[in-house]
Order: sequence, then structure tokens, then C-alpha cells
Amino acid sequence: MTMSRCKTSEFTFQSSVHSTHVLRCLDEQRQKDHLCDVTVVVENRSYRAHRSVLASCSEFFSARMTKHTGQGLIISLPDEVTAEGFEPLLQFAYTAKLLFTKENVLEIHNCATVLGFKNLDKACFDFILPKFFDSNKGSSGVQKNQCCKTKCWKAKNDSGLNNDVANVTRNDSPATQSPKKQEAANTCSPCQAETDADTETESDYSSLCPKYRKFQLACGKAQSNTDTEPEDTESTCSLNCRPCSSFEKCKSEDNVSSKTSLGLTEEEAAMYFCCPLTEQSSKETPQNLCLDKTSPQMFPVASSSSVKSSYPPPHPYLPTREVVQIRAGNELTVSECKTETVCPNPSKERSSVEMEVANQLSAWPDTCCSRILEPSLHSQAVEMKSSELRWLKQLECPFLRDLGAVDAQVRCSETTSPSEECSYISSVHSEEDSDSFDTEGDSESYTSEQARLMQLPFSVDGIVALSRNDFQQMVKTQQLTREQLDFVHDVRRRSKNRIAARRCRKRKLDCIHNLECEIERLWNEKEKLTAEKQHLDQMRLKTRENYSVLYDKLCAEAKLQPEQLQVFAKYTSLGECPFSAHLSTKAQLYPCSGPELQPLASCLGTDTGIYEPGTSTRTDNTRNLPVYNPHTGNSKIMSISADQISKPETENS
DNA sequence: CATGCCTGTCATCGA
DNA sequence: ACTCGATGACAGGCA
Repeated sequence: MTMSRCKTSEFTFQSSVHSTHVLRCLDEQRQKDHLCDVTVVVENRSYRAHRSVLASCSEFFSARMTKHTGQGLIISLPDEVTAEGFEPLLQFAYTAKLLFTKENVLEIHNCATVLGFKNLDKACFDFILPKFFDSNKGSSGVQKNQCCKTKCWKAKNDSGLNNDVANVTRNDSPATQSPKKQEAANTCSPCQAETDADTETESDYSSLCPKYRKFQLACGKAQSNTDTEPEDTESTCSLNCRPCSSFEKCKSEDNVSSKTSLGLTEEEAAMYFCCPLTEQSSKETPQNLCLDKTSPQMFPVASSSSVKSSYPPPHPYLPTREVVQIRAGNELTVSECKTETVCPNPSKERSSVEMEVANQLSAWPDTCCSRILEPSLHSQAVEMKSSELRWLKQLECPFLRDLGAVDAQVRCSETTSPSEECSYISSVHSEEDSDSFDTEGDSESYTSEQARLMQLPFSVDGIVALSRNDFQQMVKTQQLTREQLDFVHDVRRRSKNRIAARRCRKRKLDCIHNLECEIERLWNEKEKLTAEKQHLDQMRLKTRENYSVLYDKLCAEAKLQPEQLQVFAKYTSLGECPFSAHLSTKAQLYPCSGPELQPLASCLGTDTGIYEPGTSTRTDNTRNLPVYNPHTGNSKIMSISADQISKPETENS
């Protein structure tokens, strides 16, 4: 009865990389023509692929595949579809990344429309095409340099437009947020997204400290967690607040060449080390700091993934996040990255991120970001490596950083191979995620000021993000004075420690929260058990009463003789016999009671003592005495109450 | 002005 | 020996 109500808690392990891994394997299979079961013919060219992949991406293929189930299916595409347009789409189907240029984007768009490529048309072309081909679009307002909360917040205060934007999003924010948090959330959606991005790695906490994992598990947080990795968050944030005012100029500077020795490309080095903050850039276009209200529907809202847990209930929403990436080539990559996050309002949060993405993307051709798209820099789009990702983080395209995917990938690529990923997401969400940067600005600005005074040849913002080896290598390659060296080390140490302190505090809060959960759970369990005990006690009482009634009836109707009672006692002389509760009294009340009943009562009460009706406590007026059995002629030590002892004596007398 | 909260920093410890 | 992360303690800012 009760056991059926006690369920074992369920936990869910959700891999953040599984889908990517599967997709990559499928792509490899396609390239090796392994397990491919369909041939697509376009303009006399044939492409091998997997039906399931094509069908899942394209309505056209889905319709065609379902009609033909046999092996060796060959599908010829309509004349409108060209190989130039189809190849990137096929690539997209297997990589979630669409590589396109201004020259072929129309062709791709046309093919995507014909083939009904899901999630690509609106998510990509609806706003990319106007940006490429809208001649009315000016180049003003292209600086998308702000990212960190502090600056967003400050910028917002300085800008009426941002206030408007904030008003737009304010309704989306939970009313329970503290003003500070709410402001931060309202100010800059990428910042929120940034914190969401952090949620991918907080699982480290549990691995770092088993006790936290225990608490998280106890509260079922193992699957619903959304913790953060403030380190990357901050480094990301701080790194990006330095817009590159002139890439070409940066490239020409001497320190670039020295940075290339670190394994960075010239562009990376330029991006990384010479991006002096342009005051004007951060001020002149405050509207870019936040949302673009004009593009709220650019991305379709994708379905949320779900997790399950019996206790506590999981977050009911895990919105996806789309990431726009750029590659070090002349192609633009729009990829969809579904990542586990938690936010109060998935659709709205998502839309704000989408708007930000669209907003930022719209500015690319005019910003320094566009420069890296120039064909002269890289002719080939290559896989992102950690160094690339790292310098991508420094680009002035906030959505890159703020969405956190770059961070996550950098982390993954730094710790493992690029394809071998941060293994899982197990995150605990707490509101602390979103307010990590409120007062950071002052410290950062002070540090920056100091760095300026020290005349460092690079930005101190980046040194925290560097790995140990990179940092040491960078320090070696730089001709730093003793003071500069100390300062750099000091900054790095303090930044690291600052981040560690945040993590530590967050863990502590999580731990407290989990303990509160545990307490609440245990209280509920205790109340439940108490109620159950009371119920069982009542049941027992009722049962005893029923037996009592039965016994009364039996004795009254049967009118047992003493010998019969002896026999009855013999066969019912069990400790657990419910009659035992009444024998001490019944023996005195009924006519059949008498000295003969003594063995019966004694017998029934031997093992468990004499019990009072309705109670489970043994009365203390019992004594162990030898009782003579007339039938057997033997004496037996039995526990007999004082009442039963005195009764025969009075009767005998 | 006192208080509590948040954050950065330092010192220390253990890995 | 050195680095790094975690964490307690302390101080300062802020509401």
C-alpha cells in the first residue's frame, strides 16, 4: 500500500553533444558513401546521401522518400534546383551550417525554397538577403561592440532608445526579479543569453565537489541544472568590449607579428592584441547594444527539448539557441545550435536572442567583422579550432560571444579535441547566473586604466582567457618590463580568483538551495509517514474492536465449558492472537470465566504480555508464575496479571 | 546611521 | 617549485 507510493527518483542524463556527434558521423558516412541509400541527381551531378537525413530536412525529400521505399533510390531534382544551390544545402543538412557567399546566396535560397528546407528559409534568408541586397541600408549604426552587462546597462541609461527596448523586454521578465537583475535582463538580451550559455558547463561543479553533486542529485537537479562557468563568461565579456577600430591598422602593428608566433594567424593576432577601445564606438550607437525591434520574427521558434524527473519537476522549458558563426573565410556560416538552457520565457527569450542575432548580422558587412570575411584573408573555410574560436570571441560581434557557443567550443577544444566535446550538460539553474557583472565594470575599468598606464602592448582583458601555456608564451614573446610582468600576472591572478569566487559563491547558494529542497522534501515525507502511521493505528484499533465483538459473540453464543475453553486456549495460545487483548477482562466478565480461564489468559499473554485494548503497551502488573495445567499435570512459567492472580483466590475463598 | 547583501581581493590549502 | 582552483575571511559599495 505504502510502498507503491514511494517512487524512486528518476534522473536524466542529457548529452549536449550527442546530436552533433551523430550528425558528424552521418556526414562522414556520406563522404565515404557508407550506408547511403539515396542518390540525388542535380544537373548531371549525383550526390549520395541518407534518406532519413534528407527527409528530415526537406519537405521535398520527405514527400519523395515516403513514396519510395526500395533500395537504390535515385531522385532527380527539378530544373530550378542547381548544383550550386544544392550543395550548400546538402552540407547544411549534415552539418547544420550553411556556407554561402553573396554570389550564391540567391541560388541557395531558391533551392531551399523549392526543396522546402525547414528552419532555414525564415531563419536565414529572410534577413540575410535584405542585408546583402538592400541598397537602402546604410552603414551607420554598425558598431556592435557592447556586450557586458555593465556597459549595456550604462548604455541603456544613456539612451532613450534603449529604454524603449528595455520596455519591450521588461514585460517578459519575471516580476519577481530584483530591480538590479531585472535591469540587467532587460538591458541586453545577449547578456542573458551569455549567462545561459554558461549553463552548459556548470556541471563541473558537481564533478569538482561531490557533496554538491550529492545535493543536486538529492534535489533532482542533476538534470535540470543550468550552472555557469563564469570564467569564460567574464573573459568573454571583457574581451569583447574592445572594438577594433581599424583592422588594417592593427594588422600593421608590430605586435601582430610577434603574436603570430603563438600559433595565431595574423588576423587572429591582430584581432586579439590590437583592438583599442574606441570610445565613440561604444557611444554613438547605443541602439545596437540591445534589441532590434524590427526583426522579432526572423527566427522560427523551435520546439523545446524536454527533460524529466520525478522530483522535483524539471524546468518545463529548455529553449534552443541559435548561433551565428563566422568562419575565417569568405563565407558566412549560419548554424543552428541547440543547447540546453533555462530561461523564464523560452519563446520570448529566444526571440530576443534571435533579434540580437539578426541585428548583429545585419551589421556585419559594415563592421570590422566583415573584414574577416574578405576573401583575401582566407580562401578556404576550415574547421574552427580553438585559436580561431578564441579570437572569434574577441570580435566585435556580441552575439558570437554572448550566445556562449564560442565559449563552449573554446572550452571543449582546449580541453579535448575539437570534436570531442564537453561531454554533457548537467546544470542547475539559479538566478545568480544572470547577475554576475553588475559591479564588475568598475574593477575592470580600473584594471584597464592601470593597463593603459602600464602601456601594455596588448589588452589585459584577454589574458584571463588564455590558457596557461598561451599566457606564458605570450609573456615570453613580449618584451615586458618587470612592472608590466608583475602587473599582468597580478591581473590574471585576480581575475581568475574573482571568477573562482563567483563560482564558489554560486555553488554555496546552490548548495543552500538544495539543502532547503531536501529539508522540504524530508518534511513532506515525514508528514506523509505520520499520517500513514495514524491511519494504520486506527486500522489496528478497528480490527481489535472487530475481534472483540467476535469474541463476545463467540463466548455468548457458544457457552463454552471450561474444558472447551482450555482447548480453545490451547489452539489460540499465540502471542499475536487478538483475543489476548480482551482475555484479561473477558475472563472476569463472562460466566464461563473462572479459574479455568487462567491458563487461557496466561497462555494468550505469555509471549507478548497482557495488552490493554487499544494500546500496544504491555501493562506492568504482570508476573511470571508457575501455572498448573490440570490436563497435562505439568506446571509452566507464565506471565499473569495481578488481577488474574487475585481472582481465583477470592473465588476459592 | 545601522544593517544586510553583493562583490572583489587576499591568504591559505590541497591537488 | 610552481600553478591552479576552492574557499574562508575581510573590506568596500550599495540599497
